[in-house]
Amino acid sequence: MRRKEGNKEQDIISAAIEVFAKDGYHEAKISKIAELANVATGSVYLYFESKEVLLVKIFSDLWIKLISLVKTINERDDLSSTEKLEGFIDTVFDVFTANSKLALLFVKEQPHFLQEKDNKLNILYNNFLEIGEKILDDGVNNNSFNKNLDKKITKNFIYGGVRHLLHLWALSPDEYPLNKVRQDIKYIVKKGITK
Amino acid sequence: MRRKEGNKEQDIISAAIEVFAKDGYHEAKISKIAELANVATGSVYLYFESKEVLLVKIFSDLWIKLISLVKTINERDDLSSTEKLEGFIDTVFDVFTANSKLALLFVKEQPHFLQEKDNKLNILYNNFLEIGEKILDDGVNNNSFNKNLDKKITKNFIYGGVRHLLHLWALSPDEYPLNKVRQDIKYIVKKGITK
DNA sequence: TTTATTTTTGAACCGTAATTCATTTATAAT
DNA sequence: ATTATAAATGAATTACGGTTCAAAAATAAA
Repeated sequence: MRRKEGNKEQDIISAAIEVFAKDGYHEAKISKIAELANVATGSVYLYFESKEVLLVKIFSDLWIKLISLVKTINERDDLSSTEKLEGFIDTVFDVFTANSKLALLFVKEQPHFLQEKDNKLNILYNNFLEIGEKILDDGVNNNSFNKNLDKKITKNFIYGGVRHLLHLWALSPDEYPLNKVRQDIKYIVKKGITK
Repeated sequence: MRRKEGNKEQDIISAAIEVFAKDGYHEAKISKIAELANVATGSVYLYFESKEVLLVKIFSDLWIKLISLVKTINERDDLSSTEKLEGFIDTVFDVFTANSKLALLFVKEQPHFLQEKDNKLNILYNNFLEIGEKILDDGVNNNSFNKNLDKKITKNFIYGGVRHLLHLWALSPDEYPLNKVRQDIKYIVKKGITK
């Protein structure tokens, strides 16, 4: 018997993130991913049944990680609502800061998934947003946040703004220093929604 | 001689907006666009030299319209900085409210263009954002807006938030009534950035 | 009516790249 | 060593859909 050497699956995933991010999912070629991962074209299919499955794997890993992180924050009872909200925003920045290619891929391709309500990715994505909404909810209930703002709208406004800035940062890190970006966003959000 | 009947070019554009919005640019088929426009597949190529040119035409028409509208607002000297900013946001909502398919197309495909800095579309897009930045600039200078916020960041945060909510609205208009969306966004922005 | 010219058609063409699979390679077991 | 089996290869296959183009249709001019 022969056993697998190295971690080809991970190599392929990393390569795919890079190529998908640069070229966009549809223009990305499996052969290029394989080359970057140092495997043969056909090997990609030993680990992923199709190009699409590979993309979905990347996204679902990402969501699972994000969900776990923000869940932890939300469960901490030493944090105020405002601090939880800041922590939520920080988490997103932290995860993507660690991998700008993933950030790029995320902003470019995620919009295409929002359409079909009940695919795996949308379910995860909604789990994630629900936690954000819970934080906003509690903040309203304990009188920290403004009651008159719709929570779904507020949460998605923040989400969209954060996502767009991550995109710009991923394209030109120097023009959008993440520290300043985070700081400004948190300032606007806090000032904009607290009473 | 034979003369053209109807306005096939416009029919094709409208059909393309719809099909691109629903299926995404890459999955959209010329044959489907042609069918929806009531022309033969080949006819699309009498009006547009390629699928990509057709997409670019749609986007550039959109940007040209938006630029003209926000320019007008910015030139009015009876408006305060805050009112101009509100007017800017309103303009975007107005244009997309009139055509939710276009909104959907815009949010799905625009991210793919940001990469290549100097294509036609990015130049238009930057013209548009520059006007937004000018409004923010003036607001800072006349002491309406907070000096400590970076203008590029602020403008893009707002832009991203607005875009994402337009996306959600285009997918489920009932869940995201645009009036409430506009109202909340303008509230957060005003409160978030004014001194 | 006939002819010339422009518009339109849609099936065939063709390039591309995802996917497959016969073959080769590497290792574990005997 | 030899064999069996799993892993890996990459050229061949195949599907797909954008684009082309020869033929048809429509109208204006003669």
